[in-house]
Amino acid sequence: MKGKEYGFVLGKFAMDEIDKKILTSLQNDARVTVAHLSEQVSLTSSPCWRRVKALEESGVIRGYHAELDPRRLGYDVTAFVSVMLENHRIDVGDSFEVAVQGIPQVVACHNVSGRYDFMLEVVATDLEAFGEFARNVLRTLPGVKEIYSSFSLKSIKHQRRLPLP
Amino acid sequence: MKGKEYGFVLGKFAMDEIDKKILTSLQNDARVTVAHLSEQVSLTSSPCWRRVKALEESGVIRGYHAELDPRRLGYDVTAFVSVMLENHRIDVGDSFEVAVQGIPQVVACHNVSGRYDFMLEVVATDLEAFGEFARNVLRTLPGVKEIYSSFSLKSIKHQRRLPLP
DNA sequence: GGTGAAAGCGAGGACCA
DNA sequence: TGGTCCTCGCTTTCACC
Repeated sequence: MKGKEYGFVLGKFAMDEIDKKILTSLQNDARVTVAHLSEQVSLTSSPCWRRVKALEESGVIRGYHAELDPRRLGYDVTAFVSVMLENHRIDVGDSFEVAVQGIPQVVACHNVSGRYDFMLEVVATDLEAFGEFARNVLRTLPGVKEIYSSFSLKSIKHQRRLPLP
Repeated sequence: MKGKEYGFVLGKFAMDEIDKKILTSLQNDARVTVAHLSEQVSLTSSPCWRRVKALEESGVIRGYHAELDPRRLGYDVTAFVSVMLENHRIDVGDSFEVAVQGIPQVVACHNVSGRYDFMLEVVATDLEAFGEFARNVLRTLPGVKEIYSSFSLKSIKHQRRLPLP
């Protein structure tokens, strides 16, 4: 944690404009060199490198990941699956969460408010494979009462860049 | 595009086990060095480097991005917003899509099947800010008839790793 | 497709202002 | 905090298998 005197306090990390620029760059391209990054933010590479490390250690940066193209990997189907559990006992929710963690086709999962309890994002090679997956895997997960599937017809925006105001 | 004689044809790219291992590593950590990557896949760094470049150029790897922690950036609210348009004329859908692209709070958006037309993932500093955003931005987008918001209470899985079978 | 070597550059640390 | 310098290791490319 840094002890800057200036800069916005966003959440738990005191960030200035330079940090925001760094984060913007790293969201766009996680493999930029510190040398290039330091040019963009008008610093020399050492302080720039130290800021990156501080952002990593503070947890602002959770990690760096390659973004793959699902279709080129053979995943022609992306589905958003809303799941309703039978009851709201803690252990039912917990075992559902644990089970979901272990299913690679589920690429994202949130516990949500509203009519359903969980929102899953699922990939599958095709509709048939998704159907089997829904029937044989999702519906058999602990406590599942109802599921509603909605298919992605087109991905309008998939870069998950957080805005840095 | 490579012309390998063996390996699975997944989608449009002929991949072998080594490519899959490379992609798995890069999904986990986009900043691994080629030197380290080549150790993991039992190659020397040159062919490993060429494979990575081929995967990038073929479009299997779309990019490398830093994953940031929304809460540490002050985004305490993540919402899934389902949007229904007034009609299904192409131009209405198109202008909605264009509008959405320009809104940084919308971190992801899909055109979907089912009761609603679009599924958005939105970040906001708090519920009040989200409410204002929904009222002043989302509801005023071209052609919007109805929106339904569901809030993420807990992120169960956010690493968006695609499985490499 | 793979290997090994070589040049050049960046990461990361020590130290000063 | 930012800047300079320095060194080791990696990246990248080459010629060759």
